Amino acid sequence: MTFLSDEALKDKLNSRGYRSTPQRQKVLSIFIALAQGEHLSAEDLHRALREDDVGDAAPTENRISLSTVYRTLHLMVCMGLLRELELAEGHKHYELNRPLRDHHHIVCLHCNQTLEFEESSVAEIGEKTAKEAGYHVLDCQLILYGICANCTEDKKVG
Amino acid sequence: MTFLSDEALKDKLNSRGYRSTPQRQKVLSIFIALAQGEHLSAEDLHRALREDDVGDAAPTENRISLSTVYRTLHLMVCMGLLRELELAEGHKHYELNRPLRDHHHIVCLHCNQTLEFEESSVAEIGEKTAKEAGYHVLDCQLILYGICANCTEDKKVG
DNA sequence: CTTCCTGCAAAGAGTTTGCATTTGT
DNA sequence: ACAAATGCAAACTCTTTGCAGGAAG
Repeated sequence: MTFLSDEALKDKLNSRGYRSTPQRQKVLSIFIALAQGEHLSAEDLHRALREDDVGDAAPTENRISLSTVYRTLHLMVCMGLLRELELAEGHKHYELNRPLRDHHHIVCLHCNQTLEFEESSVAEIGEKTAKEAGYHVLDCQLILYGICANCTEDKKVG
Repeated sequence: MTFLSDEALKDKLNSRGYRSTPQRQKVLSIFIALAQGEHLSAEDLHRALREDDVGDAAPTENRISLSTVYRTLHLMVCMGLLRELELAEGHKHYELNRPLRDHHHIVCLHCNQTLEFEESSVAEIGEKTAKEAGYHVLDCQLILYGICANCTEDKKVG
């Protein structure tokens, strides 16, 4: 748990008038346990929370409703803890908003395949611009849309 | 109509086995008439099509259903004619995909205010990466999420 | 004259909201 | 105690889809 402890989360929440709850801790811990590059939809997260629950001591406790999942995701995006990704599957995905925002996405408009890549100079350029405009930057996303090599053979696209 | 004539659209469609229809021409013409930087949701476009219709000679003709609007938008994104923007309002926006993809967005996560900025080096970096991965790039979007100057005063965010 | 496109209406997915209850501070 | 968060269920918005009639190549 190198990213944010329960106490640090609590402080961050309390300083804004929000409260620390087991649900919020659980949600964050799921994201922290995720491999770099993985991202979850609201449904994915909901499922992960239930599965995580099975092995625990208190099985029927700590159940989180889908509403709370959505509310928590929104809160954590606004606090800068998570980043919201709109790729191509018709619903949003979320992942930890790691300090260095240098990982971006390429999406195939035809088969929805997603590729990640690292690129730090983009974030620098973007943040500079945003700060000049008076924004406090929480996330910086470069998304490329195109047709992947496999799909390029299909003449109807591109 | 400096961007794409009806004939050019027809060729582009036919070469892929699609057909040129009055609806598709109309949709594209709406986007061409749009000021640089403006973007429309599916509903916006549907409304614009109806309003545009009022002044015309054949009022009851050329009505386009919302289904067709959605189908046309999707088609034109996949063909690289339009770009799909996912900003913050909970629904997608569309604009002409102009040859130089050097205009990007900053969104306030609190009030949804959107700011545009020009930046060409980002597109260069991104396209280089994508091409190396074998992608045929159709769009390149840099989106920054943050809290705008006005909202920063609200202690609950940021 | 065949294939593709459209409009309609209905369905679908993902997300949000109101309200009573529970919980953190 | 008081305000904030949760769970449930219902509502809501945006978007997609099946099908019959109509239009383009």
